[in-house]
Amino acid sequence: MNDAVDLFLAQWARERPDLDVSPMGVIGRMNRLQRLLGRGVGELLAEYDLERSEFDVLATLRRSGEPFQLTAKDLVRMMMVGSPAMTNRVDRLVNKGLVHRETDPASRRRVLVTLTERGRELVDDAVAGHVANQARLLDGLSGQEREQLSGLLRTLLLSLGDTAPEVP
Amino acid sequence: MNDAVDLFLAQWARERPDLDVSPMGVIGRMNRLQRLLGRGVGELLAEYDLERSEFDVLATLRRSGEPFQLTAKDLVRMMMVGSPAMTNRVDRLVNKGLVHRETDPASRRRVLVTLTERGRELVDDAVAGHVANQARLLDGLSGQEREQLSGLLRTLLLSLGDTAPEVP
DNA sequence: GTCGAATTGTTCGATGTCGAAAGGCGCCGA
DNA sequence: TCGGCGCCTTTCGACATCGAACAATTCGAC
Repeated sequence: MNDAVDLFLAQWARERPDLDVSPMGVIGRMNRLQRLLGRGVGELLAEYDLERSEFDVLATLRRSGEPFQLTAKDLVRMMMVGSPAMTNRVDRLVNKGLVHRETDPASRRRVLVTLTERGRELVDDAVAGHVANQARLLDGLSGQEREQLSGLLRTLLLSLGDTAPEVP
Repeated sequence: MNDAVDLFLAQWARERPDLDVSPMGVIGRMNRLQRLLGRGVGELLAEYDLERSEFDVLATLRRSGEPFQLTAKDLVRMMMVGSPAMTNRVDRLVNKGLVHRETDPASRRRVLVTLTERGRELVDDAVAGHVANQARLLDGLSGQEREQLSGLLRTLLLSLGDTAPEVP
């Protein structure tokens, strides 16, 4: 059985035999997986009335621990988005009553984002369903394969300079 | 050295020790890689004045072989996008003079998209730089690791039902 | 002290995608 | 041959993201 990328590689081999297109085998598959997995994750989160982008913010706050509070800049640094996107996400979450926004008394140009009680309850609920769903999506791999995959992705990330940010 | 996902996993382990969040090690890393690799690919393609979405269309037509022609539906099926997005992409490429759009004489509800001579020249040029750039982005992995990674991603894709589409 | 530079967030304009609905077109049965 | 139904594509409205420009605030140098 072939996947879609096998076909692409075969077509390139026929049309441009001078090129070594094997890197596309990795990057192309990552692209397609991103779409498929993203769809699967999104459908699960929809059960909690959450977009993935919203869940990411809630989860980042939740796992930062008590008092579930970070500055907007911290959130921007931890997720890989620009600051305008973060303004937008926090706006939506404030409207939903899941987070609270306030200016930092210690420095009025900073904005503190805090989980509300409802936000904490929702994310604690959703994250359980989320990881179970993720495990289901990865069912096609054995435990050992998942570990191997995770390790390879980790090596690649580090080689691209994606090191852990400082925890505030 | 830890990557960003190591930190996330450690935070979850502290905050929610009841959950097995190891699936996030795979999916979370895939997310971040998607962004990093996407940036790297986009910067290279910008040298050819191409967006990634535009390049994808050109490349799909190119590797389909002579006469470098596919219906809009074929393009939609091969890439994982909706049909409105494809209309938009083809519009842009027509304006750039890289593809030609015509109604299929055999069935006037179909649209045939064809590479122009300029489009073929550009994509043949760009794809060489593109694969070289992809290889550079994957430099952090050995040849054996790349193969291993590709294989694992392939297994996962197949388990999610992403089989090769029929070639027209 | 005060002005200039750096930091932090938000606003703005443009762009790209999606779902839903609309518009043309072909196929088939009465 | 005339409807009706399904297929293919486009249009429309909504929305999320990005880069650039813009405000507000802090901090340091003189």
